[in-house]
Amino acid sequence: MAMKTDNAAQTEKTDRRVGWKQAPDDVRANILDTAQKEFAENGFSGARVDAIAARTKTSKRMLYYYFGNKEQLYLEVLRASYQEVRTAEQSLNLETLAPDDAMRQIVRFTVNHHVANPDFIRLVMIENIHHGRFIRQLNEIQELNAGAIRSLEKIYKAGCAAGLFRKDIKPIDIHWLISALAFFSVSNQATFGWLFEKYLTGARADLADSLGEDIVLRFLANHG
Amino acid sequence: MAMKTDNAAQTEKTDRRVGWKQAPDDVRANILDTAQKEFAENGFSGARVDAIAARTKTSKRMLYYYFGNKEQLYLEVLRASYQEVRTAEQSLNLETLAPDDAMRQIVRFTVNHHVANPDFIRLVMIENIHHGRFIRQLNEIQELNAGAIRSLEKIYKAGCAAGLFRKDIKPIDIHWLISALAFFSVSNQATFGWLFEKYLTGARADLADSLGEDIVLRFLANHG
DNA sequence: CTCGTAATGTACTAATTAGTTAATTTAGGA
DNA sequence: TCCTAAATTAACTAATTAGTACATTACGAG
Repeated sequence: MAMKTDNAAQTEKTDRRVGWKQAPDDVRANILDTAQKEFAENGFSGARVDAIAARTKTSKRMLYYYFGNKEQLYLEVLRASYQEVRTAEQSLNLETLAPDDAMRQIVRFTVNHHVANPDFIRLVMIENIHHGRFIRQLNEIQELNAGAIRSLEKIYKAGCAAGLFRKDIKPIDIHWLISALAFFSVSNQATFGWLFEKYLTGARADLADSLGEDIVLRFLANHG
Repeated sequence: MAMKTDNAAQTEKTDRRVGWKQAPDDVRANILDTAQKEFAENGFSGARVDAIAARTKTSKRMLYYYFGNKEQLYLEVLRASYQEVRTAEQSLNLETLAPDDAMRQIVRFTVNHHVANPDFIRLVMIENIHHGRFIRQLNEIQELNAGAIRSLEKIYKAGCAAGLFRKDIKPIDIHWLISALAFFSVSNQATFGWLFEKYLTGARADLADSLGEDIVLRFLANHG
């Protein structure tokens, strides 16, 4: 769970300080980790700086020492969370698969990943509540996501060439669809699950899982 | 915009009080309306009672007089918002249409409706952030939504009988899919729109609009 | 060994915020 | 017309909360 920190201003100093009892790197990571949980659980205004401090190994003073203020701490949490997620995405190896199998794999991976990382989903929800005011300050993130589109495009084009997929779709729309299905299945679990509880037998995630692949592949299929 | 109030304890008293300068019904409605905007914009903890009061025609004291406290006011806002939305849904007349056209109509209506009511979407997002803690206290809402499933089921069964739709789908899954597409297109506009801004030409809503119908009908189609 | 600086703990403050107190006005029925 | 209860106002309070001042400790360079 502890996430590696690589804040530019900090590293070259801390690297030299081997064997300290005072461990700024660990303290920083510990604060970030705790803050992520608090922000994901309660939102930006709902999160309490004191609550974060209380759950860290250190004090509130350190939180301000390392991150300046609540907003900057939140920004660092957001940055770290996105980085973690997109790194995981790149570990997927789809080169050897047939285009339709690869597409299935992407859907399955995305749903599973979202289900396994509800805190990340919650942070994205919170961002949207804030009209993306914070994420807009993190330009690096925009580039991380371009990679996802490129690899999707490769698979889509291969599928078109193989006659498996229809040719009138934009890769971004495929990505949009997969995101919508995977995201919604986690983000709206509380309300949807409760509103329609008598219609839902198993767990909410399963529904979007096998269903998700079906929806995406029928959307892309070259028949009809 | 002003929404009709029908709080049991209040009505029989206020109905008799015709011609007052003091208009408790209007004041109540005015508070609810203002509160909805503030809660939808800032969430439960982000919303400020003082901010609501300031934008009302009346004072903060009245807000407590009519609603007790912040949480109960929020609950009333949530109840009123859901009621408003589901009422609109029932105005749709689909009996005369062919099943596939009716289904298309539902998708189109749902997307348009969500796009036109971002404050409602935001309230649902906020509920989910709170794990549905508040909505769970409003049992009436659960029943409102059962109607949506029933009318969808009718259309689906007609489509199956006419050989248009495959027969292995549960109506709740169709509803889930339509909700996911319509909801996501509004709820994640800020982050998705910004992350992929270079891939997106037109407005975000249009994408899910024609696309939405396509996705749902291909999912249901009886070919392949 | 001692001096300077980064790291840390304790105790505080100023501002905000949900909620209240107590007095005042409005209107309709007796 | 006067009495009662609902409706309203303005000023207040207690608690919470982000952020800080200041003293102290750990370390490593010289």
